[in-house]
Amino acid sequence: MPELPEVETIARALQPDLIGKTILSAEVRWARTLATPSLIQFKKQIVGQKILDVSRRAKYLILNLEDYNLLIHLRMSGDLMIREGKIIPEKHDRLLLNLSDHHYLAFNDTRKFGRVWLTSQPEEILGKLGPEPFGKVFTAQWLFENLHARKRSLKPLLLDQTFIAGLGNIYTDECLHIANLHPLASSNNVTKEQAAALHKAIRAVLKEGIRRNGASIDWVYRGGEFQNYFRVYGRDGQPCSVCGTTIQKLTVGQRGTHICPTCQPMR
DNA sequence: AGGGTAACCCGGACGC
DNA sequence: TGCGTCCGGGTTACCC
Repeated sequence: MPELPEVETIARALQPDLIGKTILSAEVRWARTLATPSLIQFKKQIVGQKILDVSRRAKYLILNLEDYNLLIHLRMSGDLMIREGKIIPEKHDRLLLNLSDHHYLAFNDTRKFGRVWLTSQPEEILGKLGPEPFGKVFTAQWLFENLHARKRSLKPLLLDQTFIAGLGNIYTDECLHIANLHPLASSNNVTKEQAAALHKAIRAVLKEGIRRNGASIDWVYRGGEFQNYFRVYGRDGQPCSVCGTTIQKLTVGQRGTHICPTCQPMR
């Protein structure tokens, strides 16, 4: 489900339910959900930890505990929910954390791609990530310089979390359309003006996603409404809202990619 | 360095 | 209705 806006929405929603609560017990129902450490170590370390804060870095949710950070990556189909009362596992629940207020946190993940890390060294995992799209480092000038430092197709580069952190398939297609850039255009050929437009588009589309509480696609995720405002994503065969040209779907780096061939010429 | 591909998983959609 | 195939919000390893 989640790209940056969806993770941001989940983090905000969970804050009042988690901050200040203590983790009383943990139930792991799919062992591979734990990226680290071992099951025995995990339970030993997490039980008794109070949740001090809930935040986000790129697509990672961060539960700041007293002695550790619990990093949660939802990957394709993960979701987090608070449920009341005694633990009653539902289908696809992978990790359950019993809280001190008669609620529990359920990590539900149909496709089993999601992972959690319990670590006192979160930078080992988060340190490889590129800048936050809303952070100080990410300026139009930074983008221009770093696009030219590489020679890669724009879309795979924007999806590369070590280049810029937080964009996924949907928001990448959307921001390339807004910036009138073709996903296969080479990064080192982007002009200063195009880089500025792309920078603006990235921030605008992520902001819009957050404002609409993320996008709800297929059966995964709930609550968001950004899917009703997609410009190109999933709209192949329909007219471009800017120029009326039929939106096309192509494959770029194994990913379904949606463009308006008029607005995003390959030059 | 950059690209292509397969893999990890499951369920929904679609074609026959 | 049933069965086979394709598809995918993400990321990594590996190969050329």
